Amino acid sequence: MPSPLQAPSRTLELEKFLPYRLSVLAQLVSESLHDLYAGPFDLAVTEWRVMAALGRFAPLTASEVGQRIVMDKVAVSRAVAGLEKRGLVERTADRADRRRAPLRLSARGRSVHARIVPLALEYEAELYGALTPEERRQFDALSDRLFIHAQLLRQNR
Amino acid sequence: MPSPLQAPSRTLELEKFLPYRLSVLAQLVSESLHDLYAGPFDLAVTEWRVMAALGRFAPLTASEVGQRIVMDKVAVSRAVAGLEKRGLVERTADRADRRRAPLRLSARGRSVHARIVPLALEYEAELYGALTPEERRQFDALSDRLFIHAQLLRQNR
DNA sequence: GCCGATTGGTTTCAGATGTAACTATTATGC
DNA sequence: GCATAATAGTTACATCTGAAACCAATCGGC
Repeated sequence: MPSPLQAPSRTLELEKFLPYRLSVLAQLVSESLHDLYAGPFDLAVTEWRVMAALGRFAPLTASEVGQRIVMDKVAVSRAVAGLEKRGLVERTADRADRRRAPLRLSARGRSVHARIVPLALEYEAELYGALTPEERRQFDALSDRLFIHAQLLRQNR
Repeated sequence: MPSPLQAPSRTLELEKFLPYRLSVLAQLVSESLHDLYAGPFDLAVTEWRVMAALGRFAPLTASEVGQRIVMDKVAVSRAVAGLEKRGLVERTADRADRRRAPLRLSARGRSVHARIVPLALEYEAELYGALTPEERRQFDALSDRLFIHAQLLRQNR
């Protein structure tokens, strides 16, 4: 007969439930970071992510951006439209394949990018201040494994 | 003079950036779970969370629900409206304070709740399958500390 | 008791997001 | 070469979300 200690919990305590906890943590962190750059630069989260991708890997087409930052092409298209309107991103022409529109940061875009990166890294460093360097490595490794595993679970449905 | 090893990274690699990683992980997990109960029960994430809160702590008023599950009152109001329309949640009257509307699951609501809980716990268990029991405890503890710390950082602005 | 402030909750409006349809261009099979 | 399929990206529509305005009921000071 199963001992009570072995029986899995049949009640769901939301505040201990992993999917819920991840969601609340991620949202708090994302909003906190957004507060830092939204005021001075008036960027949406999606827009900032596109800029971050282009800041590192330009030129990229819209769909390449999407692959890098896990954003669907519609979201990328809209973010790019906003960034282009404000002169932060430039669209170039690919003469070999005219469907594609390689993107890169404009001079202004690079300037904004260069000012946000330190803000973002500083916030991340403050956040990691909750953990020792060793714990930080642990957390990174464990969350990575959760992510890989979640992807596997999702595929096998 | 600072050694290169001590210098903090001045480039932002999105795929290693904690806020970004948390966001992508949380979204993947949340969507995977949603897939499990959305098909059979047609519940939005917010609706399921309200049901989970009421399943454990009913009766609760709308604002008490909001406090427990970190959802603003507008979102709670809308989720409750949808649940009530489908007969999953009942609104009772508080005769001492007629502004308040204590909520509880209906019989149907309890039945749906009782069928979703095992699905959710099973998914969580599969997800935790990526980690050993010891690692799982570590991850829970570390993510908790990140959360507390993120809240502190946010207040001190 | 009465008036202004507070609280519980809903509605409204504007912006964000996802799905599907659409346009334009390039690749493929025959 | 031409018809069909596939790909890059945008547009349209329907839904979701958040902020602020709003209504109703209660509290607090006097």
